[in-house]
This record gives sequence, structure tokens and C-alpha cells, in this order.
Amino acid sequence: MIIVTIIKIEITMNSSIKRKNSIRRERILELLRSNHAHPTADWVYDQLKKEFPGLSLGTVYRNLKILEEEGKLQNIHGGSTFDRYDGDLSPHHHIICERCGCVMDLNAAVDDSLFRKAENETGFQLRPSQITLYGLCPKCLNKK
Amino acid sequence: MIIVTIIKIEITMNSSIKRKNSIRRERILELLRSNHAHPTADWVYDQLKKEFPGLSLGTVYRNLKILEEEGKLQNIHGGSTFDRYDGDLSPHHHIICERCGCVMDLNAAVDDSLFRKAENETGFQLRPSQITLYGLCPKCLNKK
DNA sequence: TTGTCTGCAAAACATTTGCACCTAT
DNA sequence: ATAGGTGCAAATGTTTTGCAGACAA
Repeated sequence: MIIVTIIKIEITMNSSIKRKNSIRRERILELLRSNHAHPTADWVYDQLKKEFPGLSLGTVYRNLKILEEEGKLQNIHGGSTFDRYDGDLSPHHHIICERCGCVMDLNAAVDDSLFRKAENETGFQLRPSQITLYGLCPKCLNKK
Repeated sequence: MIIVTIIKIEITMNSSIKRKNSIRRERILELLRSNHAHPTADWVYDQLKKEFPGLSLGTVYRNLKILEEEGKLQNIHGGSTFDRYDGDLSPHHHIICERCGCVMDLNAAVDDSLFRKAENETGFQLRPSQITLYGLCPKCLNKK
């Protein structure tokens, strides 16, 4: 007789860390919710330094990361830490993986009125007909 | 008699540097034109190291910057060196200045079919209904 | 008590820069 | 001869991490 025992180990990906109350973290979130200037970590640090004189920049970064993981705020930049270059100057869009930083081209027609509207509304001079989308690439989705 | 002499000094903004031939720069451009994987500076360095054993990473960066200034290639990332955070999770778009890194919100309807098409074509899982545009903000345009 | 949070300083990381020498024009 | 170009190493600026002590559950 053969007995086969399969032990199924479930690994919870949504890191099952039990977060404690952290006043600093709370305040960081409040600060970001009440400010639409898309602050940097350093700006947050400067603000909260007044409130918590001993505050450390490391704490700000750690908490921003936690809040991002919890989905309570978003990091606007792509995730990749290094610049990527493109020798193809024809109009095309980019789609960037927030985890591994890989970039794919995307050929799709986007109504030009969007760009005109954006330029009129914001006063920006835009890269012509080029949008960037962020997300997770197939490889990183599988690893998840 | 009063003689007034006005000397008009024209400052050419398109930096009037006379570029010399540089084999390294030529090869960097060729490499980027023939490769659609959106390489990083480091990747370029590794490739050309075979060809120019004494090559320095600084040279790669310097030439990438020059080629970008000359409009012969584009840097896909935003330009800002620091991350920016957003506590507003409602669907809205971002428009980022490549020079100073400032971020503005953009409220505009973008046809959802774009996102569906992008996901189908690339296999990415996208940030919902969010696009990013790059360009120069009004302040930086004035400084130019 | 346990696991999380924090400050501090050092490390990591991509990118830039100063300097002395080399090279194209 | 002169203005760029290059290699090297050091510096820069942002973000991460190791550690020991503090704190919340």
C-alpha cells in the first residue's frame, strides 16, 4: 500500500503583516490626501519634521512604501529605477512595468484632441502624440 | 555729442557646440536604432565594452545625454529624479514635466477601449484608466 | 512577550562631474 | 592650436537597509 500525503502550503502574497498603529504613517497619509501637489518623500519629511522633530527620512520612505503596498496611495513614477532610451522617434506609446521596469511599445491611435486639450488646460508643451501607461507585465504577473 | 553703442549679444539656446565625430556616440545611436527593447545605459555600456574595451560608463551617459539633446533619441522616463506620491486614488491622468519633474493632474475622458486594447495586445495588467503624458511645464518653457 | 516601528548611519544605486590626457578639425 | 571627447575616480542625490532600542498589541 502506498500512502501519498500532499501538504498544501499556502503562501499569502498580500504580506500578512499585522500593522500596528503608527502616528507617523497616519500623518503621512493625511498629508498626501490633503495635498494635490504630488509631493516627494523629501517634502513629506520636511513637513512632518516640524511635528516630529526626531523624524528620520528612512521612516518616511518605509511608510510611503507600506502605504503604497496597502493601496492607500500611488507612486506616480514607473517603478524602474533606471532610465531607458528609445531610438525610435516615430509616434508610438509606451507601456511600462512598475515592478521590473521593462518597456513595451504600443501602437494604438489616440485621439489627438486629448493632447490639444491637455496642452490647453495645463499650459504644458507635450511630447507629440505619446502617452505612457503603467502596469504589471506578464512575467511579473506570473511571479506574483 | 553722445555716442551710444549697443552691442547685441545673441545667446544661442540650441547650444552652439560644434560636435566632433565620435565613434562611440555613433555606435550608441546605431545600437539604439537597431534595438527596440528600450535599453538602459548599463546595457549599452555592456554591449560596447566588447567593441571598446576601455570604454567608460561616464562616456555612455554623456553621449546618451548629447544624443537626447540633439533629438536623436528619447529618454523614456520622466526626467525627474525623485518619486512623487499621490493620495488621490480616483481615476485621473498625470502630466509630468521632463525638466523639473512637477506633476499636474489632468481630468479628461479617455476611451476605455484604449486600455482594453493595450491589455490584450501586451498582456499587461494596467493601472486602471490612467495615462501619463510627458512634456515641459509652463515655468520651464519660459526659462528655455 | 512578540512582532512591528523608529532613528541613525552606512550602504546601495543610477547618474553626474572634475580633472588630466587624447583626438578631430 | 583649439574645442570637443574620453577614462578614471570621486561626488552627487535618492532610496534602501542593518542594527539596536522603543513601542504597541
